Amino acid sequence: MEKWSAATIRDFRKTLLDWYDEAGRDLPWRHGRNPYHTWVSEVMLQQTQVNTVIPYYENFLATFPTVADLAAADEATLLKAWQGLGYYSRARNLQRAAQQLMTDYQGKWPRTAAELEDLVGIGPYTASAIASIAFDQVVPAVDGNAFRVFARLLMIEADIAKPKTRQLFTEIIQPIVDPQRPGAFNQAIMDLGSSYMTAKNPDPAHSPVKAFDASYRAGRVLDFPVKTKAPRPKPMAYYGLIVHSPAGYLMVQRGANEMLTGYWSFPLVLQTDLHADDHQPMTLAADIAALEEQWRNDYQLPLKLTVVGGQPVSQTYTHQRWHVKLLMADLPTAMPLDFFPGKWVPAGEISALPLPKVQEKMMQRFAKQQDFDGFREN
DNA sequence: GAGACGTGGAC
DNA sequence: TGTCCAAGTCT
Repeated sequence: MEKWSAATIRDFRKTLLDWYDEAGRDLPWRHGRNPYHTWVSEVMLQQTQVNTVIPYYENFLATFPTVADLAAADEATLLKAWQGLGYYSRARNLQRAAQQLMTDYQGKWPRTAAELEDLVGIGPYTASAIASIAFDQVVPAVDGNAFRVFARLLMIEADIAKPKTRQLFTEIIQPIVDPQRPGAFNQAIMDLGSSYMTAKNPDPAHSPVKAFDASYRAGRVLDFPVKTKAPRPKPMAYYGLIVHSPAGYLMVQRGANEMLTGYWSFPLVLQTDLHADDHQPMTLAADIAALEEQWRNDYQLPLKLTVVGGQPVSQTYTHQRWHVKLLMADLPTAMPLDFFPGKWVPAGEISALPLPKVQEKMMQRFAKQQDFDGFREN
């Protein structure tokens, strides 16, 4: 691994910041220095690309202009504003932190990374980003870009998938951060990481910091950063139940102990739960019979399930891969939902609910198979 | 410390 | 199509 002299560090700062001042991106959250704006953008940008974030950011600030507005927002409005962005606990934590700010901090922002980390959803990266960008604290914001950029520049061999590696990078980058413009320095590293020093298709030959790039000199750019591979998503087979009555479609809100918390979908039943007792592989007909019996017994809902044609709806998450087979039933009367944890939703009102992507796919698949009038009229 | 946690883009 | 990647945090 390379080590830089004090002179090299000064040279690097100037080269980087000159480039940033000339070629840095003009992004909505880079206008002004409002810590709320910086915070919202940084949380949205966690594991999410800039182009995806921009429209969400604009809409979010229009909907919740201040920390106080966010703290007071109702959950459905919040989840709707986040719909499609993914990692939905970010939205929930954002609001909890806003409430923390209003109640525990009297609406006044803490100005250091260490204090910012006490807010829910703000980890070491986001705390440093806010502290440097909004409050000029001289700390490195160590995100995926910083890992990749400095791993290449200095040929750091540590595995960035290991949590412990963050400390090493923080210590290495800390003395390099420009003490006059720490926020610009950190954002310049991010711009570098998303242009000349991308993960898959870097262009190190034309990078403004080519002269500082040890991995380029060694012809080993793509050997850095070192990162162990993530496990494959686990396949999960579900039945998606489209239950219609004169009152609309049966919808359920996902609970706090499952993913997609707070979002609404058609009822989903894990196939393996249908025959938890006997581990026999079941036929589709047997699964349908088991589902009908279960719903009659547990919920007093006498379903007659039929298969919705087409391939199963598939949805890949970071750690799970869902295959959802759709079944439908039409109840002649709106059965009371005394035993079922859900509600009837008229077709025209479904889209007003916060919905995860898999629900939108289920509705599309269903609509393709059905006369969609049923959706519109009810 | 390993696994949970969403979605869309790039190849 | 499959696989990896994108401004991480929480448990």
